Amino acid sequence: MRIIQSKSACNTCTLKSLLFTKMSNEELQYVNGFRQEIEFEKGEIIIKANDPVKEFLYLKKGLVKLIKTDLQNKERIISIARPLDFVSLLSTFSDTNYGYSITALEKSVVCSIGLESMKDVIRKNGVFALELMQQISKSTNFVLQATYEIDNKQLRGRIAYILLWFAKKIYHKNSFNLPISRREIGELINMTTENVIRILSEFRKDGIIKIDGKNINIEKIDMLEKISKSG
Amino acid sequence: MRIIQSKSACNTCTLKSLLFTKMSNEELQYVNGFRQEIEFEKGEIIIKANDPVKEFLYLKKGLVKLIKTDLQNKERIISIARPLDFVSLLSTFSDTNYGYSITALEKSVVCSIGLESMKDVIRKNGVFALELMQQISKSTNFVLQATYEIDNKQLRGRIAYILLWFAKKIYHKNSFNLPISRREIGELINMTTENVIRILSEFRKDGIIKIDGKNINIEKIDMLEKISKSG
DNA sequence: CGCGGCTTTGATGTTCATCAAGTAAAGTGG
DNA sequence: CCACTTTACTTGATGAACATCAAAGCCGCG
Repeated sequence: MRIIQSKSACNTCTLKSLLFTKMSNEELQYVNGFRQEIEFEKGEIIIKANDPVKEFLYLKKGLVKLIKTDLQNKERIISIARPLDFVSLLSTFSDTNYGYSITALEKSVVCSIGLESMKDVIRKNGVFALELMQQISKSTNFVLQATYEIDNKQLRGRIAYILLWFAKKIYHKNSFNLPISRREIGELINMTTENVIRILSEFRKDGIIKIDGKNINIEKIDMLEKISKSG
Repeated sequence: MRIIQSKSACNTCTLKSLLFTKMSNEELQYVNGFRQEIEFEKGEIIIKANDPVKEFLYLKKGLVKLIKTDLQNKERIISIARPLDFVSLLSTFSDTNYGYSITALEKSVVCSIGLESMKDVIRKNGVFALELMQQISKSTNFVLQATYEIDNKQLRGRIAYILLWFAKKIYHKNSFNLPISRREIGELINMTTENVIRILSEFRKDGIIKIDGKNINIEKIDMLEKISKSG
C-alpha cells in the first residue's frame, strides 16, 4: 500500500464523467481536498470487514474483490469490481462499519474521499444525491440479481455463467487470464474448489474451452451460453 | 384493489416519523398532492415485474412479499415487508421497470407517491436525499445479508432461521399464524415444499415447535437458535 | 359434489460436498 | 540458488444432503 502524490485533481480527472458530472467545480475542488489516491499491490487488503466507514471509495485502476466471511469462517465473494465501480457503495451510506472486506486482485489504485465531505456535498446538492442513489441501486441490484441467478443454477451452469461474465464484462474477449484462483472461483459462485476444477476439465474435454493454467480460451461460446441458461 | 378516499395527509400522517422527518411541511404537502392510498386484498398483485416504475411505494398496513421469477419460471421470495418498509426501494431509483413483483399476503394498504414528485423533493432537499439513501442501503443490505446467511445453512438451519425471523421480526411473539403457505416458505428460503413440511414435522416430533395448520408455537426457542446458528 | 390447490409421508435417485492422495507451482529462508 | 514449506491444482472414491417422483388425504370453492 502506497499513497500516491497525485498531481491530478477531481475536476480534471478523466473518470469524473461517470458520476461527478452532477457536481459543480467548487464541489469537485472541495472533495478533492479530502481525497487520497492509494495504490495496492496484488493480494493487499484495502478494507477489512468491521472497519469503520470513513471514506467513499472508488476504483481508478485494477481489479478488486468484495468478500463476506460468515460465522463458520467460510468466505463468499460478493462481487468483483472494475475501475469506475464505486466499490464501497454497499456499506458507505448504511452502516457505520463495513460488512465485507475488499482485497486487490491485481495492482490497483483507489481514490478515497473523506466520507463527511461527500455527505456535505450530498446534503447541498440534491441532483448529485439523486444520481448517486441511482448508482447505489444499480450496484446492489446487480449483486442481488447475480446472486439469485447463480444459486439457481447447477454447477455446470455456474461455471459457464462465470466464464461468460469474465469474457463479456471484464475482458471483452474470449481469451483471458483468470484473475482469481480455482478456490476463489468457488467462493464467487458458491461451490467447492474440487468441483470448479472438475467441471473446467469437463469443459476442456468437451472442447468447449482450452485451459493453460490461468489462461482460458473459449472455443464454443454458444455451448457455454446454452449451459449457462439451462441451469 | 380499491383506492381509498383518504382524509389524512402526509404532514399529519403518524408514519411520516420514519423517513419524512427530513421533509419540510411544504414538501410534505407537495408530495401529498401526488399521493394515493390503495387497499389490496390478500393475494392481490400490487406490482408486476417489468411494470414501469412510476411511483414510490410504502406499506402503511398489512404484509406483502417481493418475488423474483427466473427464466425457468421458478419463483424466489426476495423479502417479506411490513408496514413502514419502503417496499419499492430496490427498483425505484435504479431501473425504469420493476425487477420483481409485489403481492399482498394479507389485506394491505399502500401509499403510492408519484415518482417524479419524489424526485423533485430529492433534487431540492439533499438532507432528505441522504436520509433516503441510507434507508435504501439498509434495505438492500438486509436482503443481501439474509440471502447469504440462508444459502449457507442446511435445510434444518433454514427452517429454524425463518421461524425465528417470523417470531422476532414480524410477530414479536412465539406463537403466530404463518402468513404464507409451505410452498412459499420454500420459495423464501430456497428449498422444496416437501422438505419444508418434512423438517417442520421433525421439529414437531422433537418437541421444538407445535403445529396446527398455519399456527406455529415455538416451544424451545433456544433449540431453534442453536439449529439456526450451527447451519 | 367434484376439482384443484395445499399438505403430508415414503421411496428413489442425483447432485454435490467431503475425504484422500498425489503432482505441480510458488514462496521463503539459509 | 537450492532445500524446504506452503499453497494451488488435479483426479478418484465415498457418502450425505437434498430434489424428485409417487400416492393419498384434506380443505375450500364454484
